[in-house]
Amino acid sequence: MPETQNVTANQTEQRELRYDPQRIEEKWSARWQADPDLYAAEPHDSKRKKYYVLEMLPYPSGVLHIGHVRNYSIGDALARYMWMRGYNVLHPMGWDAFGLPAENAAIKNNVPPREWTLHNIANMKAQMNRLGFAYDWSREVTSCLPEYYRWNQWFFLKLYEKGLAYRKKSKVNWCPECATVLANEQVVEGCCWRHEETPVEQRELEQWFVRTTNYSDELLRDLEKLAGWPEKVRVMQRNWIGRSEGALIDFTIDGLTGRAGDKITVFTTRIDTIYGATSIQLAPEHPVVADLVGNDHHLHAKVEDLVREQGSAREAGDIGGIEKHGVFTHRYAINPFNQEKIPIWIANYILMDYGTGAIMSVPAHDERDHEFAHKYGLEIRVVILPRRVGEPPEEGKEEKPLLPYTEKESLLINSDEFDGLSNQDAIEKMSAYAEQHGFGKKTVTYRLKDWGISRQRYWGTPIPMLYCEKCGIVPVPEDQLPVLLPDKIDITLQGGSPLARVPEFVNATCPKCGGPARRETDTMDTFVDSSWYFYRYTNAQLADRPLDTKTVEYWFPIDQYIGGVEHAILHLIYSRFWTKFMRDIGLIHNDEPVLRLFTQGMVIKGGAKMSKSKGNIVSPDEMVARFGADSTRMYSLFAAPPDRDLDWQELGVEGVHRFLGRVYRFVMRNAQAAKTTARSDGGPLSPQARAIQRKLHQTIRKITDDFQGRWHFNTCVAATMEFVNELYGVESAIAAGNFPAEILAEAQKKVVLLLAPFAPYLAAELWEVLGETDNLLRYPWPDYDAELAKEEEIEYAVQVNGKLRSRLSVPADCPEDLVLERALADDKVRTSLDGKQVVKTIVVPGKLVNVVIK
RNA sequence: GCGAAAGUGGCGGAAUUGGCAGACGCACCAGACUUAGGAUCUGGCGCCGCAAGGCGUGGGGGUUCGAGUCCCCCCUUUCGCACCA
Repeated sequence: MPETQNVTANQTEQRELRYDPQRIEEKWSARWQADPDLYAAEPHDSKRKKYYVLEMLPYPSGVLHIGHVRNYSIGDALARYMWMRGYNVLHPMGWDAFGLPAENAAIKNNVPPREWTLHNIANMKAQMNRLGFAYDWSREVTSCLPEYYRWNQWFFLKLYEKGLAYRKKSKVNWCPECATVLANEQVVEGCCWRHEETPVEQRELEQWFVRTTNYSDELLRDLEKLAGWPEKVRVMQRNWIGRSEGALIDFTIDGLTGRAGDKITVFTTRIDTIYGATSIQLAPEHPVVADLVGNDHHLHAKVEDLVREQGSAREAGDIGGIEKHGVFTHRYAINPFNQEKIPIWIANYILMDYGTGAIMSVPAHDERDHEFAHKYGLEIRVVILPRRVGEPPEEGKEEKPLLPYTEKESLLINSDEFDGLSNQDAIEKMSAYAEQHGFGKKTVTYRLKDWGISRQRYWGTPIPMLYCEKCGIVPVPEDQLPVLLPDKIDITLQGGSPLARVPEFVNATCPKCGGPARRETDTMDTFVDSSWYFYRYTNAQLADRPLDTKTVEYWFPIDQYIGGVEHAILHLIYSRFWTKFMRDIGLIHNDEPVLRLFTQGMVIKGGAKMSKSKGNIVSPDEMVARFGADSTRMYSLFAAPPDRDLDWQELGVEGVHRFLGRVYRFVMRNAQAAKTTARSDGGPLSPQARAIQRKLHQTIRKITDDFQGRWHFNTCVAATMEFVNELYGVESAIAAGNFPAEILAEAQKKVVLLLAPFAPYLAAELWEVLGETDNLLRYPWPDYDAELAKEEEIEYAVQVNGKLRSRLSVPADCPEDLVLERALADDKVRTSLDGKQVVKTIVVPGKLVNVVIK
């Protein structure tokens, strides 16, 4: 019988020592949620230094995916760490809640978009809480609620007032799948960014645009200030803005002089090559083409072909791969510099939406023009040589014109009075010449276009505009905001804006004349919502203004923004624009919203992007159910550095779970020992205790360095593991009462603190087990003592001719010459020397000795 | 085509300034404990070799006492840009 009792006692003990994340995490999750102020930031008059850490807000699709978990785990670790460092941390969360999926769900399941969205939000919020993310929910922002979107409307009115919102009929990108217009930024390789297989069509529509191009130059220039952004993102934005300096030059069409439309204006960055221009090339859709073609049916058909070729290449996303085709118009243009008549062609590689849609073709100095001229037998005339001004040609060196031509070494020829200039000088002089004579001027073009924000969809912010028969376009007066989105509505994906079919919405009164007016039935691009949401977090309850200037001044710029690189252009360029606009209407004072940006890598599985079709989706819920939130989160930080792609392996999560179990069991077994066993007698510590103390301080140093310096959370976790392994090595000494209590107590307490940013639930539980009652997040991050971290013995590597031959353990303060002496006396070293001559010796203090022999 | 990043055991990854390659984890192997349990604890684990030793960071060259790290050439992968005039 006693035996049975023993077994039972043993089992009970086993059960108590089992790490049960579900029990621990549910207990703390409930406590945390019962305390809404737990993660609340202090107001902006706080004495603490502020730290604003932000993860990109999610679209409430229904469930969190594992990429979200990684994103939020990084942000949460940072927020917790900064709290422990004593900062006043702002760490909010919200919902990018407008958008098409809600409408699709409405069609499919017959649920109102609002209901579907709010239901998803509740679900995802519960997931976030289960994962233990420390958000200040009192600042939650939900973009589909009128309290938020009324300010989108307010901003729109301000944009309109400043002439930055305008209505224009133009060719726009149309996704047939979404049944709406897309911004240029939302077209990826000719296809919709949401439907990567669906080619975007071009449609002629009347649309609202926002004048982002007013800020082209500043958006470009200020990229220089963003030192805390990944270079990659800055390059992408720079390319997207696409600034290009050049000149506009008018070529008169021969035979049309004096008539309206007698000119073709070309854009060139290389005015210095204008004497080498041997043709004009027009985009097939250039407005002058119709005139030039006239009644020539044959020519007309050919132009149609060119339009089609360009269109299909564009849809295929491969404009660059198009085979160059063109057609001669039988008309000529006059080069204003030398009065030369050059043929006018229409070519499929000329784009109407860049520059003026017309170029001067210089085959000798442009690769594309060369290809085209070669194909059609057009003249190739060299006007620049690769030689410095004033230098004679090099003997025997063939002076080939360069393709493509760049270089500082450049000398103009065949260019009348400009002969002998360098190309830089020529650009200056020729631009001035053109300007003086009234046929040209310097200019700057951008690839960046104005932002088309109209969407023919229901689930978005209504654009607060009215159309009155008498008064025309009339803005909704501010005091009538918000223009509410009607609730009950029949949604289909056909027939344009769903709101247009809701008479109660459409029919309104003109605020100017009191007569009947129609409401604008398009809604805003959802990127409007995300362009300024992070300002709203600073005071989400504010009822009479979008934000409070003083409060924003305290919190901005965002100290650390974390999200996927896929937003490098869209969201991050729109929100930079929005910030500059808000500044210019005096609402805020900062020029840029984000000080430091971090783009985390993707989570992949089996080397491939996760997708439903591949069936390799990892469910966060399943991970939490099997291993707990702490293990799931910590694994996402441990498996790879945060900027790299992470290949998700469940066995890895299990490994982290096992480690957290080791920590749990150690503390459970030894928390008591730290109180009951004897402290050291004040004399020198035992080597074992000293080793633990040293390793602890080294670990704190390593984790602190890696955390703030490099963001290598994986090595932070690894260092903690190493230290815990060391603790296990002295456990028998602890059990035997041979380990000083104060060292044990310090070790346990600090391990828990070091774990707090990564595994907050376990840290909270063990903090309580250790008898601590303070809020862990307000407890200071542990300091290390450099003296205590110091090694007393150093192991030198001893090399002979760079090859490792032996190791040598010496006291840390051992002088170099003594280290060398002992190295040379080493048995293995002497064997390797074998009577050969020592040529040189190198001692790297604290590291190695290298003996060079011959 | 242009630009950027990356390439290290069976796998994920360490190596911060040119100084002991492979920390930490996974997988695997062995042992201990055990009502056999996918629990826990301990140890081993780059490759070849019985060993001594040799080889080893995509490939080839170079600089250096010493190279994963610096330089040159090449290969592969990922990302971005791509008739932007």
